[in-house]
Amino acid sequence: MSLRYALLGFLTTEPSSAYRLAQEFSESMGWFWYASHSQIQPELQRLETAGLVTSVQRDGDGRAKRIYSVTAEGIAELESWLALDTRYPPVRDPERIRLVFLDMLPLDAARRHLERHRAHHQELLEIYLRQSLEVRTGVFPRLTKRLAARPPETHDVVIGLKTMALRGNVMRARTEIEWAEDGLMWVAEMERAGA
Amino acid sequence: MSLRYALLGFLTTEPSSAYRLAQEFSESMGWFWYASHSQIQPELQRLETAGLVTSVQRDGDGRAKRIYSVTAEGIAELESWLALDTRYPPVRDPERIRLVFLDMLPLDAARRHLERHRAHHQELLEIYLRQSLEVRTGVFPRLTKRLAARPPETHDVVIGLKTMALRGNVMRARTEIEWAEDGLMWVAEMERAGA
DNA sequence: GAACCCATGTAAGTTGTTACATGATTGA
DNA sequence: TCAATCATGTAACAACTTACATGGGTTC
Repeated sequence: MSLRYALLGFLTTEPSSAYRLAQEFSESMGWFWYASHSQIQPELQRLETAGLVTSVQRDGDGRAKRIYSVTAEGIAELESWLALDTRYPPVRDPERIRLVFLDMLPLDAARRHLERHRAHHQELLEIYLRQSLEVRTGVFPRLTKRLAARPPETHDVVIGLKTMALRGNVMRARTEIEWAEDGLMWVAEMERAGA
Repeated sequence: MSLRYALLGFLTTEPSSAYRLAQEFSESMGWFWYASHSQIQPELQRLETAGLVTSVQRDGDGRAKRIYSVTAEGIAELESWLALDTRYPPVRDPERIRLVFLDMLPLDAARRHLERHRAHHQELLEIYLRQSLEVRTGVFPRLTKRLAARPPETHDVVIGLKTMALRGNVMRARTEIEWAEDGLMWVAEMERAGA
């Protein structure tokens, strides 16, 4: 149930439309918590029913646009969630569970999987590093907006927490890459030994 | 949809009951892919309907027990899944998404969360290290059973893959602990600067 | 006989995915 | 004019969680 709070949190930075939110959840936000358009849409409606957000229709420029804003109750709800202990979901790792049974296929299959794993996390790493650079140089759009929305004395904390969250992603991606490379070395050794 | 294949994979090691499988998925297996009893139960029934497993009722000793075994079709199905490219699910990180919005609460909340995060992964790390030791010393029960079920020339691969999967978990846990500790240092610095 | 483990199963609800449906605007 | 993007919404399904329901066996 983090989606509802991710939406509330987002809306404390700036009011936004469902479409725009879906875009953000496929981009920057999505690197911490992804959600699709068809999940965001009904959730916003539920939040409005619950009185945690309000919306206004803006159709002056032809395109109909519904802009959602967080209410005072919404902020209170978000803050009490923020204080709660995180409930860690159980581990579900689609790559490692495959690996455990990959002794049923020739070693080559394991190498292919590890190469893909490395490539996947390499891609993620590049995105995270680009974002980190944007945060450091102050051109990350979501961050500058949030700074504008939060009191100046909190700016160090706003930047620090964002940096920390991103560094976590960078560290995780690097660990996965390192792990895949260890694995590839092991595969190479096994093949040398087997030949 | 990894659950169905995790079940098939497990059953290639040895035939088992739903109850026993649920236990394993809460223990060793669960550190790669967790599933609850109430999810395993109907999935086994579906697998049987699909002809990928068969079951026999054993109620000689009073307690009724239904033992599931994988069929030849089940093995074929598992092998073709093993060869498929892994579809990585989108990122959903309940701790980091919280952190991003934690600038709305006093810094102390961030420290509490990071301490819990460290403790959580510390616990996982201890479990993983204990399992690694069991694998190295050859007393890990699932592994010895699997070795017995697989041809001798594959034993190095069986052990190697299991070790690799476990090392991935160890590395991940260590990374999360390191990250939390970095974060705690930052929090301490901020508080010193703020005071 | 109470508490706990073994053992099977069901049901209701939440969360998330994939696909469908519609229509206006912008730019090549 | 065709494709892409902006924009809102729905529906069917799959995956997962929490809670319920039942009963035998073991141990204190």
